[in-house]
Amino acid sequence: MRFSPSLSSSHYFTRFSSLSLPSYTSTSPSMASGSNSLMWFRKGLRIHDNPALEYAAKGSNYLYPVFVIDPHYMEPDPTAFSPGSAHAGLNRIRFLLESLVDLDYSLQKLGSSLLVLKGEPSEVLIRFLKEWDIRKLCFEYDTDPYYQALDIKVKNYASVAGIEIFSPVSHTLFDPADIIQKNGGRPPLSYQSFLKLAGQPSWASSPLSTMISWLPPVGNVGNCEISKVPTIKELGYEDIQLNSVRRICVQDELTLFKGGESQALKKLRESIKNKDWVANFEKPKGDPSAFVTTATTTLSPYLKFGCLSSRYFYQCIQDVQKNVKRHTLPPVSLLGQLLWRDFFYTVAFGTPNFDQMKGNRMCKQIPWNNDDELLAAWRDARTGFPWIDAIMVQLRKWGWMHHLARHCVACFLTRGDLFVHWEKGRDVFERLLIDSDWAINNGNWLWLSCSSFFYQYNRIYSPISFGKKYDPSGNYIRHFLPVLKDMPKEYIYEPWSAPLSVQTQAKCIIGKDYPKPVVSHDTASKECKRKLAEAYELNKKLNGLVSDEDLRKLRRKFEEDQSEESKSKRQKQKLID
DNA sequence: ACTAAGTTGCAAGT
DNA sequence: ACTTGCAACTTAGT
Repeated sequence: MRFSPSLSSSHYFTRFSSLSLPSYTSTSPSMASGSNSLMWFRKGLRIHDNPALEYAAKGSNYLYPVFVIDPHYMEPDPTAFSPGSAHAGLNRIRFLLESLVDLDYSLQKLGSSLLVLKGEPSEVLIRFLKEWDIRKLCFEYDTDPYYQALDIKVKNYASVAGIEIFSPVSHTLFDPADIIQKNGGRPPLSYQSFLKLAGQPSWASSPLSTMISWLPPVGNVGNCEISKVPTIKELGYEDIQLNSVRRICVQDELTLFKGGESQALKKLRESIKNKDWVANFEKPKGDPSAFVTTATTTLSPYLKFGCLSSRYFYQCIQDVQKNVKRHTLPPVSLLGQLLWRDFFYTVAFGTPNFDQMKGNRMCKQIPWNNDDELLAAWRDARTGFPWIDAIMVQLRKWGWMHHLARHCVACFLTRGDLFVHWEKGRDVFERLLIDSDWAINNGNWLWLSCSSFFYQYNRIYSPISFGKKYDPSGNYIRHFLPVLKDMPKEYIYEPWSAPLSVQTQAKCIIGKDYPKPVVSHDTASKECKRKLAEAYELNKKLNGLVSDEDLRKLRRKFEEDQSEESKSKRQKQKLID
């Protein structure tokens, strides 16, 4: 990789926000040059455009590059519904390990290496800050609540111990705290207002970061349990789990998401090679059913872990746009996608309880149902709607699917058909997506469930016709649901409507080889619209202050309505009989 | 009270 | 490929 060396990166040192914690800034007393530094990697698993690493290296005799294996994130959980830990599916854990191996390799080329530690990160960090007599602690600033809580502990210790802290904002294009401050202390709630506030990034036309050519050596680690990057097996995941994932994945499909900065940069270069494609990118026009070559860059997992700098990506796109006559604009353009990411980061950072319905001031209070069977059918790709199930299989196998495909299944689970709580779907995505990102994932579930941002609950993605528009012959379904591979295209989106002779011919009997639909889309979607109308009305009446009791009451009413309806249906049926 | 705008719905018409 | 009717939401701004 080649990056233009920057003469000064002083802007990193001044981009502190008054809204952030006091310890966000340096707390160092006078300190001698030539001391020990610790670079704590969490996200930002890269060498390029990594201001924390750059600063850690500067003027240090010894540099300890550390990654902490956090049991909260990495410990195997055999009770989870898919292989992996309590919070992460195996696909993402593997991606992370691959990224760490790549990072270690890059560090080694620079005369350093990655030290992998294990345990509760703040405890481990504090222990080694003492043990190695660290005078300078550097890590990328993180807005996720989990890291906010963790960082407070570490920062508190460090400031008491007189250790200098450098924690720059480099995961996003903008500092979410800056944007919130500009907006008078509240995050902007629409993309357009976000764009206006954000404007051009300060670094948009200046060289980003040094091409690091050398790092200080790793100091004496003493007799601490330092390990190399563990393998999946060493983390305690069984071969069977590994194999079961490998077996259902064609090799090419897996390597689509091999972790690491090297992969990220390689992919980035491939993506921007086609200048017309970059310039004319329109997200909603992409084909969600494309799986041989995907409709998007598929760089999201690399952005999630910071294997790719969003700012470097931004500059690369900008370069392409400068050299073409016309190009698309946000929200649909490729740059627009990066800005969406920042938008959600900003709203999430400025909204307490962003990841839940209760206590979330921007979330409509809706009496979603608690139907675990419907949830499981959706999660396990047996809703009986091939378009929905195929997407869920792609999620399980690849850990990635097209944005519009995500829309379809999220809408289906919540406001479209099943009326299951968006938090349940969020959890499934959070676990299975390689690119699952706390702010973006929650933001999109709020969006798709019409709980926030977007409120036109009449616009429901059809589980039958939406996919058909892109893929009339159902190749995507045939690929991910091989049981339907011989179903004629007339019936592939609604196999329950195929005559039994056709089902027999296709070797797929509905109700036996592939499930019957869990709901009728027509009735279910109408019911969902009605329920949302009532829930909206309640939110309006109570000015958003809907209590648990209010929700219980409305939920009971929905249940009564439903049993009332089925009763009258039965009576009508009797009359006909 | 009213208007305008809001990332990407569907079905039917041209 | 583009328009339209559908039934109609919210928030922000005047």
